Amino acid sequence: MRGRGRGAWWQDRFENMGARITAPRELVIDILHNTDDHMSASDVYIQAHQINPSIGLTTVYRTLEMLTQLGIVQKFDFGDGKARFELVNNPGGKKHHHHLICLRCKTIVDYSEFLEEELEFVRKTQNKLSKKHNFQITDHAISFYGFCERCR
Amino acid sequence: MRGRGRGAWWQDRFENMGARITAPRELVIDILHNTDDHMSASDVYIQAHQINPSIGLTTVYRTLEMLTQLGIVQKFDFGDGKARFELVNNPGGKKHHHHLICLRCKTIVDYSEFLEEELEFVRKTQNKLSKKHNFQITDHAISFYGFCERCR
DNA sequence: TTAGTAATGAAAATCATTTTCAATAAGATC
DNA sequence: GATCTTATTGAAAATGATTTTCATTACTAA
Ligand SMILES: [Mn+2]
Ligand SMILES: [Mn+2]
Ligand SMILES: [Zn+2]
Ligand SMILES: [Zn+2]
Repeated sequence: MRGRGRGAWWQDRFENMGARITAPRELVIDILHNTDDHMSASDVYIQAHQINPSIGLTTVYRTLEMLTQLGIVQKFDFGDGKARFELVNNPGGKKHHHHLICLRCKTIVDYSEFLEEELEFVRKTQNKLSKKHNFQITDHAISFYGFCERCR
Repeated sequence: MRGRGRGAWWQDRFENMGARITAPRELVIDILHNTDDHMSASDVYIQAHQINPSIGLTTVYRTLEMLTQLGIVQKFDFGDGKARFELVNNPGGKKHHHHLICLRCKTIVDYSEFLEEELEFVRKTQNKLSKKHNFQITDHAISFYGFCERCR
């Protein structure tokens, strides 16, 4: 499951932008592909570096930023001081989901058993906002905050 | 409108926690109260410092963190490298709202003309999650990401 | 090849946020 | 009021994530 197969969905977006598909970039995507965690840049770097020690942390940062702009990964701030990343479409992995976040210990709960209302609302709102503010909306995030069992 | 009147809604929360209502803390809240911006810690500090030069940046950070825990302010990361804060209940100011964020220039659009579906969905989801994961949910955030007119 | 440009990594620089620590203010107790 | 105890505060130093710089290397296209 680790190989990329010459036609992964994200490769098109690269080429559309004249961005090259390089080893470091593939590796970063691959690592995100093979995890269910919310990884920080240095989490990714540590794994990448084990596989290919020639990769630099700077490149990981740059790649992550680029992937975010391309809409291939989503960047989150859960309040622990470092940005965290997730692949947006992760076939075989986690689907689109939202978050429940403990304000104290920063525990993150993913949830994706969406209610009918949730899907409906996202669709409509996206539509409305996109027209009204002339935005090209590419993604959304919904988070609930509070205190987990242990922290309340 | 600037005075706090001996019974502002947030004062109770302070006392419930044995936290003292001090001049620096009042000032921070007051500043947030009187703006419609998404202020960073140093934005707040600059204003606070003009009014009362004895206040330190550290205290602003500490106060903002505390207010976040108390649910009096909400902390956001819009992707420009610094946290931004908004009063949750701002009588006479902005009501509860959600955000539309440009991934490139970081422009933020507030919106609050909620759809029926939105209110309904938030209520139900919060309820469901709170039970299922034994969380005490105190707040939520909904953000749409994309590219504004100028950046697409 | 050759020229032109994108991508990369190491090291240095930034800069928001946190930690330390000594001084001060506020509350409670007598 | 005098005294004890603890919360709060601010300055300075430390931290740590992210960015910049810059020289080198890898591609691509002609
Ligand atoms: Mn997640
Ligand atoms: Mn806002
Ligand atoms: Zn917790
Ligand atoms: Zn923009």
